Amino acid sequence: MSSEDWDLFAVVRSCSSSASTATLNTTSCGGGHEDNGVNCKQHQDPLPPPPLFTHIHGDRDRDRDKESSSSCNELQDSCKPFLPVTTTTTTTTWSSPPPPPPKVSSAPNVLMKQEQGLLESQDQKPPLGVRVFSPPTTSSSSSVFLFRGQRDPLLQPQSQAPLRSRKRKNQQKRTICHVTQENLSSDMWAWRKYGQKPIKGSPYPRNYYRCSSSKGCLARKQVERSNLDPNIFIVTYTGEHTHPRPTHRNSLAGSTRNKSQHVVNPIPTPNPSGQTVLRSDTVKEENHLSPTTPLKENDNVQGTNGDEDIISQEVNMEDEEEEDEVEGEEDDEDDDVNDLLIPNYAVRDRDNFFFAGNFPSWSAGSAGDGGV
DNA sequence: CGAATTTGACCAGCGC
DNA sequence: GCGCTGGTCAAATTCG
Repeated sequence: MSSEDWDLFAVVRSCSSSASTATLNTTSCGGGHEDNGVNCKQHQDPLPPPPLFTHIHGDRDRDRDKESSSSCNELQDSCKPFLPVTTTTTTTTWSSPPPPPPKVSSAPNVLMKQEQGLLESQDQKPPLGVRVFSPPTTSSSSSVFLFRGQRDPLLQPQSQAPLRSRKRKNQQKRTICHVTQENLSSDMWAWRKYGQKPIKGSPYPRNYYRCSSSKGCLARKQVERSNLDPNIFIVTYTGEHTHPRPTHRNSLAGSTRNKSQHVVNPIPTPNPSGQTVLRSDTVKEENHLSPTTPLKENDNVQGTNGDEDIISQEVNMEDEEEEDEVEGEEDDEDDDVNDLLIPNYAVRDRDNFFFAGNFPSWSAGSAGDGGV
């Protein structure tokens, strides 16, 4: 499949994270809550403030929203600005205790919003290009999350335990970031794709990645395209990294295959530069569902402006412990951020590269059961 | 040849 | 209790 592109970028290999600049109000989401280099922002919904925050497709999304509401703090922590941002106005709203002073705010299109179901953000205006769904709100149960990376004792990697860890989303702590394509690859961690599944209610499949920086790392990442705004990707991080954050992009990070070579159907894809690039799908692709390609045809929604907006939300499910951790992470993150000195240009190149023709396609029904 | 990706199958959580 | 859906595994495939 052309997943290549998608994968590439999705894979997230984190590129850069770089970005150095942090954003003010933004929090960077880190994978696993450590920063992934993605700027997370609380999300702003372009739409009128729904009762819940972001609903991105699917029940689960709903859950997320709910979940997120509780975790403002973490959000803050988790999401720190990373991407190079230019200028922008960020609207940030904190539901709970106001987050620490924004670090830097230079993130241009990055908007942060904490997703809290309840919060505030009603005033917030959605970033351009970012749309939020307002799905039917269902209520879900609030759950308690296991915490970052925390896994069920029983659920250990197969190698260790027979049982797989399948904690439901609700139960795990998750950090959700909304990022633009460009920013997708901005995190330092190396991610390896291990699955893809079509998600009910969403035209786009969800890709599952696990941290490949370290073998036992429990950090996971899910990337899916927003149906509302194809330009926006919803990145959900779960689990914690069990290893130090790479100072530079992981060597593996750059190892993602570049599959863009076989192109079957070029699809115009806007690249970071704003240029439209033809995307190639790989030969295999029959499904070709790249982030750009919806499982269902619904693409009219072409993205918006391609602004690089990143919105992140951290969903936490509470717990002081978590908070504590978060704080710790924060420090970490800060450090990390500092550590991340990757030149923006580097990132940009990469991004361009990725987006420019390598957008992996999502295949529908791919992972697993054929999908749902 | 090693590593990453793809994708079908398995299985657990969740809602009804 | 059942069915649906999502998350993960792992074999096969692809690529560098």
